[in-house]
Amino acid sequence: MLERLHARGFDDLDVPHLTVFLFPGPHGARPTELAARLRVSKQSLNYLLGQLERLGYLERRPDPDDVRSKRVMLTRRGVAAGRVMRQAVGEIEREWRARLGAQRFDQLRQLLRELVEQV
Amino acid sequence: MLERLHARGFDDLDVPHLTVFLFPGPHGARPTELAARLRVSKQSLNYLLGQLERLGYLERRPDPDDVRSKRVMLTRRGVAAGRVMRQAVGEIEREWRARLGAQRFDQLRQLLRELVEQV
DNA sequence: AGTGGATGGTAAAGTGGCTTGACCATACAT
DNA sequence: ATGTATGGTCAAGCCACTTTACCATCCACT
Repeated sequence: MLERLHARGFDDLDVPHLTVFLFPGPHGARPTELAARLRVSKQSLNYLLGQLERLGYLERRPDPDDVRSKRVMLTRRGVAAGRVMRQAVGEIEREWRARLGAQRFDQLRQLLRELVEQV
Repeated sequence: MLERLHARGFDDLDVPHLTVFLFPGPHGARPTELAARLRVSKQSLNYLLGQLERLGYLERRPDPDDVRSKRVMLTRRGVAAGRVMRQAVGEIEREWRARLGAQRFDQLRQLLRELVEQV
């Protein structure tokens, strides 16, 4: 994933940043809410948001509904990075599908899904 | 894995220590050789070995064949920890087998094995 | 036999993501 | 109006790890 991002111009991203983009992504979320969803501390997330803001992937804008709060807004670059990540997932899935065969790949997905369910 | 180790008295182990025990374990190996196998730097491995030695899981003894070199020797406690790790793997596999059914569990294993082959 | 590069190991400083602790401002329930 | 909850941030410290720099020994080659 990171290799593909770097190859396509997003070479200032690093592994920890990827968590922020985990489905469905940070756009529109409030930092505290996002931290809870990603199971990291508010401070840790804030640190990553600071980096991503400095790198131009997102902005922290005031929340119109709550003066204390912020809203994460992806920039054009941030949206582009998210798109590349989803493309990369698609590519890797196609590779694996080619290696295992379509039917067996679907089996793999299904088996993993069952294992992940209600851990 | 870590939960089970902690529950069985090895509660001074932490995630990074587990790499050192990766199959087939550190017993008899030289630090540099082990570092290469685990794909970590010599210094990083040495740091972990230092901790594990201090905690009583292993000792670094002089290598009879090379004065420069050392040999990692698991203590009784180290061997016991390794045994618990293998037991834990067995238990988790049995759980998953029960959840998926024996045949489908074997399929999962086989599919994952194919994906891991020659990455 | 001597020499120079390779190898095994370690110390020390620095890096970076993260946690803990403390704090301020605003919201909201009573 | 007041006390507690919530959203956010700063600062210090932690810890696994990297980088840099060494020293000692081994070994191939002349």
